[in-house]
Amino acid sequence: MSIKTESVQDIRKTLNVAELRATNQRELILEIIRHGQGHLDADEIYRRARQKQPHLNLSTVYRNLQKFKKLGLVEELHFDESHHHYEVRPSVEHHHLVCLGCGQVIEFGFPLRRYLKRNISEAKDFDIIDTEVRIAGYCSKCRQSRK
Amino acid sequence: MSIKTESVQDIRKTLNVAELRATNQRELILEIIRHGQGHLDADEIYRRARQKQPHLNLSTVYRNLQKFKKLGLVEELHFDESHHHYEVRPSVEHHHLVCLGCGQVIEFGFPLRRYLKRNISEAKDFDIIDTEVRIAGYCSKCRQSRK
DNA sequence: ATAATAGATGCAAATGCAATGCATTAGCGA
DNA sequence: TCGCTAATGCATTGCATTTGCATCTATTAT
Repeated sequence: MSIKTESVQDIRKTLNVAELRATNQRELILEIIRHGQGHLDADEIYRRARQKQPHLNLSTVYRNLQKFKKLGLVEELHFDESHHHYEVRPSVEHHHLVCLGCGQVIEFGFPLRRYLKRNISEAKDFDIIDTEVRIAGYCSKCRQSRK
Repeated sequence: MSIKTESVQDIRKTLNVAELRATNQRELILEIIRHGQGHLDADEIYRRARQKQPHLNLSTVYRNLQKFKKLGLVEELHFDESHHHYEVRPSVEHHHLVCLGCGQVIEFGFPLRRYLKRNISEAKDFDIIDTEVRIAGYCSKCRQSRK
């Protein structure tokens, strides 16, 4: 059994559990996000998907991203841009540094959620569903070339 | 000297320091943000401003928000919505809990910046310019009414 | 005070991202 | 295989924001 086949099975399984019909488009989109090394935006997913399914439509991408998000299969990231990025729901909490110079994204582990739930959540009697840290700045390379 | 006059002087001063021309529109917009108790969006600022200057244009609001943001006079907040909110640059760092039920925004103090600068910034050799924590969930009222 | 000029504004049109209505297609359970 | 309903493709729309351009105005130099 090839890795590829295995991966398709995984995807089907995920969709079944989520009670989503396993359409070709949906499978492809989820696969692209899973194998895409994180941080893809809708248009990039669309472009990659069309290489395999030229007829796939952008609105199908958007509709599925919304579904995946609601079901917790993927997470929506908000960098300093007017559009969103997506990644598979990570098992270990991490956040992102976004370089304002080159756009590069650096990940770092940081258990903010736990801290917030323990402190803020209680103090404010607030039930935290989702947290995200947005950090913008300059990586070492861009910092040097600006001098 | 009335409070109002004082406030106008303050605003003029701020604009001078920022090397921005003190136009009526610009003064009004900044005043609205300063006295607006935080979290206004572009359209709300626009609506309030037109009560005093009916001819003021929405693009003027947007252009000035961008200027103020770049100069650090105001901060752009990203809640779980497709548009942004603005508040005067706060002296003490705080972040926002946004209730997914009623939309209410609760502020809480939290020195994330300091922590990140000390830890992440060094480890990743990254110069942090801006940080923001986005937290969504349900306030006590909305939590109860969902049960 | 006046003129020159660079920046700011109003208006209309354009853009970018995302969502939607509707006719058609295709999973999936019976 | 049939029938139901979700999902898709396509075109269009919606919303927030941006931009080009002519006009106006706050500021600087005279």
